[in-house]
Amino acid sequence: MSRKKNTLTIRDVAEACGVSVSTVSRVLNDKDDVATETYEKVRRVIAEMGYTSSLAATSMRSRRTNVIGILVVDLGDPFSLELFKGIGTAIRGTEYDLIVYSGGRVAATAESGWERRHLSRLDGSITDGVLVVTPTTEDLTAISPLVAVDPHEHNTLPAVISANREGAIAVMEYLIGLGHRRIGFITGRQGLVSTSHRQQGYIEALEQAGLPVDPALIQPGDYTRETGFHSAQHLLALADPPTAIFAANDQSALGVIDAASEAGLHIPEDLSVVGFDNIPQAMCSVPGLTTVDQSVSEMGYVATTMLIKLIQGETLDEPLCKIPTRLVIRDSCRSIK
Amino acid sequence: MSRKKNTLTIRDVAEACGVSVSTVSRVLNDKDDVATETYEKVRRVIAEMGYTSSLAATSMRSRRTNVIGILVVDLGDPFSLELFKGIGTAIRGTEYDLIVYSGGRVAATAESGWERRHLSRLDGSITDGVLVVTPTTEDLTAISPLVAVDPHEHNTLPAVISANREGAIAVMEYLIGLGHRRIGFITGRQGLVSTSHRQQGYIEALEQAGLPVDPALIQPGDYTRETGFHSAQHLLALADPPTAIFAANDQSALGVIDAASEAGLHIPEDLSVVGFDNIPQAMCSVPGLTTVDQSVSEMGYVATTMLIKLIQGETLDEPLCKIPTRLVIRDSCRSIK
DNA sequence: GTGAAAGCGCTAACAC
DNA sequence: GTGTTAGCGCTTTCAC
Repeated sequence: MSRKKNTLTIRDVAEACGVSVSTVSRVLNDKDDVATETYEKVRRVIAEMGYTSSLAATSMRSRRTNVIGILVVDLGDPFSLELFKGIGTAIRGTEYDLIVYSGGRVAATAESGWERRHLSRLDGSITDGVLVVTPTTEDLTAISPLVAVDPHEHNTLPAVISANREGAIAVMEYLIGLGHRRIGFITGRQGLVSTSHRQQGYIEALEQAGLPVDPALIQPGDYTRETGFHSAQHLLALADPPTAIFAANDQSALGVIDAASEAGLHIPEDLSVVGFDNIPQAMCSVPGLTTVDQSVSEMGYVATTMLIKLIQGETLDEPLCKIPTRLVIRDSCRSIK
Repeated sequence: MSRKKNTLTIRDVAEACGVSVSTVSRVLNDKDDVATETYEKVRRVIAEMGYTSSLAATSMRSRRTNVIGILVVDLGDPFSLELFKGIGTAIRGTEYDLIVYSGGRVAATAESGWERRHLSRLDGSITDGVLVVTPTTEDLTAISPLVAVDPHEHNTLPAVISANREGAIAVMEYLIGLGHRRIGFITGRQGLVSTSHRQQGYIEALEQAGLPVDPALIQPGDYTRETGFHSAQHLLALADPPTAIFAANDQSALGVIDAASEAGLHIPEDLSVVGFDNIPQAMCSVPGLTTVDQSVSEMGYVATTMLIKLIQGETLDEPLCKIPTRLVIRDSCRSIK
């Protein structure tokens, strides 16, 4: 019927107050050159009308929106969800709002830099700064501050990572200490720094212990249960199969357990299984599994803190922040001494 | 040095192509009145430059953004997180992107309709439609489609709810069947439809069984562990304490267990405890607890599906969608027959 | 202290 | 088919 949009605009407020839009804008942004009287009147009318400025319009015109963006491939992915907890905590009580941006069309964008697409949609307009979760591209240029969580291998951006290498070494020292000599490894998703650091730790620990690095024992993974399953089947089918398998994350570890149980093996009696874990105690209901707790929510917390610092013009004393991991042993792995 | 913002705009693309901005805009929006030749050239340049239109600008000018908004009080809240799983699944493979909007300043906004503020920031500009999670205000007017998840009591909007009443009745029938006559109840957060429906089920089941409804047995809760703890202490300190406590959600149930263990009671031997649960199996590691699984992620899935229908102009056959719940008994509650 | 006017990046008439 | 032009709602000079 009417072509009028029933959204309240700054004009509506201005007219209701009998002042100009610029005055209302000044009030909105708490500029100090507004008469107290005018200021209060405008504030009152704003409250009465329930007006809120449109994010889109504000974004276009001003540099500052007080909104932090979080870019994730897939809302609902356990890693992201755990991260949100820490991010939520970090944001609570600050003046920032939060926007999590995630795309449908995963298939279409998965390979071709979703983060770049998403970034350019938000950066420089809607958000004051951006947190990118597990980006797969190495070159991400933003005009506003950016912090990466578990970034690409060749990352040069401010970032937060887990102590992946150290965690992997702890796992290996534990297994080697129990007498294991042939330890299988299932890698993470290619391109991520977490993946290469974990593998590095695996190899370093072997070398440190004077054990051979057998390429056949290193199978590719991508942080999914299915791939973990197939890689584990591969490992278990070897002529000289490993006595322990170290999976780069919780999902792959579950895949390993699937494969083991299909092969009639019991955990941890017949096969020792260790996996990195995104969520504290998420894997505690899986009997026999040993895990490395990554404190993912802390990564989220720290990353957000870093980003806020950057947005506020401060410099980071340490652009690459490493969050400690912790080996969690519930049922001890098999000793084969 | 330069005052130029290094963001790529539609103008840059237009100049690089030697066409006007409107032509580029037409290509971007796949209008059919562009010469194939021009179309392809522009597409190629766009791909080469890695241009993506700014969400803010697009939002301001056009009705359609292909973005769905999700409004939550607090990112990181377990209910929201579980919801995200379903939403993520629903969105996957569609043409829609997702924006989750959440505010810092919770304290400031908690009482005074955060959802209205957030809504007006996004609605009518950035998003094509919005999902509001547990709104506390009854009147939410949006110019674009809106679906509420676990809405306010006096809700008239399209919404998704759990079968709260039925779930509560199932709990009560189970407990009454075991011989319980005095069953405590800890309510949910006031104002939500889930809260009143659960309480309704509690009362109905008592009446159905011909048992008295003792107001002293109904204690207020707000879905937090702390309040659950205090309310449970209250119940346990009664002259004639309940033999079973039914808590309106998982957190309150944990509070009940805290109170019970502080009172030296064992679950379920000394006290039967049942709680609604947001996350499948989240409470499975809590021994003795019986839960009602709410299928929260399914709520997210269904709500998203409904919203997409609305955005696409379809009408819903059922504006209020009720998701079944399921009583999950691990350790049987105490029988006091 | 306040208003008028320009313009952010984009889309949608309307010309040609 | 394509360019020109007028805004969307807001912030920000620059006058007064």
